[in-house]
Amino acid sequence: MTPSPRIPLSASIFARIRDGILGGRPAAGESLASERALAEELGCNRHAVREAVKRLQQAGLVAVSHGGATRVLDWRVSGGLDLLAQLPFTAGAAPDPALLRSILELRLCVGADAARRCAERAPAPVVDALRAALDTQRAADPDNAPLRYAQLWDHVIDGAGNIAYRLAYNSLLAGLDPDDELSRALFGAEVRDIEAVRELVAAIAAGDPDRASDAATGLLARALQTDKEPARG
Amino acid sequence: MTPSPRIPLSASIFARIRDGILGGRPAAGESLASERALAEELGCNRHAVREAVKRLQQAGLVAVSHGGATRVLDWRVSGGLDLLAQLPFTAGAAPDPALLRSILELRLCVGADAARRCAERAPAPVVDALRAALDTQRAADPDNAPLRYAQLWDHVIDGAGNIAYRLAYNSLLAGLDPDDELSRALFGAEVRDIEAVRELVAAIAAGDPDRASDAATGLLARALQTDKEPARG
DNA sequence: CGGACCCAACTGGTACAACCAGTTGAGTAT
DNA sequence: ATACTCAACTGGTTGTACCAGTTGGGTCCG
Repeated sequence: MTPSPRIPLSASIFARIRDGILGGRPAAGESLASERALAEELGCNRHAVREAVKRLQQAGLVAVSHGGATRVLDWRVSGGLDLLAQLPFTAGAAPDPALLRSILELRLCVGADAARRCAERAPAPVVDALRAALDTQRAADPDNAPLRYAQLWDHVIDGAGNIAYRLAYNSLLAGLDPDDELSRALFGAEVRDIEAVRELVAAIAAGDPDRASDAATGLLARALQTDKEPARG
Repeated sequence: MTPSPRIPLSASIFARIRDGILGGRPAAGESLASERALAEELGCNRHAVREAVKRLQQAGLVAVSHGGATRVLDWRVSGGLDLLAQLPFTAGAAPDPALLRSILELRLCVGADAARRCAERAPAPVVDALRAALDTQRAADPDNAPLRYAQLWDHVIDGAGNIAYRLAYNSLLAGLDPDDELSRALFGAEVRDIEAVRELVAAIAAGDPDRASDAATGLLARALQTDKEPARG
């Protein structure tokens, strides 16, 4: 009955090595321990280590070479945006302010431009979906508000007609839990400001890119201000 | 599988299944063939398939569940920006115009904002590095110009002091070969326009965010125009 | 007949053992 | 001092067996 809470062994190995690398334990340029050594050290089979290393490789954290040692790469150079969700962030402990600001700035940058592009093209189905989402958000109880707000942005991203924006948006959201306390603190203001959301939708429906961009910027910039002044009365 | 000399077997399996999924062969929601079936079908060992599936899982293309079948996900929903480099693009054949435009638009969006942020903070070492890169670019022979131009942008991204921008930039570049014919056609104009680059560097050095953003936009928008009018005499 | 239960046949997850195939570096022969 | 050789690494691949969940059909009971 209970949905399997069991995480695969290779996943925990991946997480362990990843955290070490992100923490600089095997520094960039150094060599990762051999698969056999890691397997023995962790008391598991080599295949589990291999699967984990394959994921590390894909994430751009290490470079493997047949016959030679697998070297640790500088993740700031070779890592992709998907690493954002991997960076120490989820645990309530110590959300790095610089990292948080980085994420929020990118969200602002991409979100505002997505709103602009969405207003430029403004496909009718998306406009309809936005209006519907807006109506449901206004009528919704506060508990579901974040979810509906997220769905609204989903439509904006789709309306931009840009697959790269969509994927970047996915990467940004991958590390965020909507029900997280931090998320509520950061995005609560924009979730509740229905009038600002209404202005965004209206701008997109009107096909006014500049207005849509401004509206989106106004909405998305709040989290950055919240970040600067976390608990101002 | 075909005896590929250099690339690991699991990599070719990964590529094969990935291409199938991106082509909709196992459509989203459907089940991927079992590991044992894939291993037999591809004439290889199950471990190789497992390593490939692990990568597919990390890329957000499939969801594996112990005991159940691994389901194919909608990559537009669950895929990260790293998928951009995986999308059928590198091969000279048929660079999807919409995909190309998506990439160039995101590059423009992030690049312009990175230039803005870089001008806002304008750390002295980065400004020095930018000036040095500019000088070397002016003196460089045309063959090395693209490389030096890319390094210049590297410094701009670093100067923005935003790790998310850096990772997004990495993801964008992952699928692009600087020496590719397509890249030359797209970016040749901005690489050669040293005066525009000079203006960008000057704006950043002056700590003028709006000016830097405008300069970056002017530079990066050219590829989009090139895209629209591929071969205008 | 309808529902709860059980079990066989899947699925992925892990393990051990062995071997192939490149790389590396110490040691040797020149 | 240089060039070559080769043993001892490294990752890459294979095979098999078993564990651990999920699923669906069949059975048994109400």
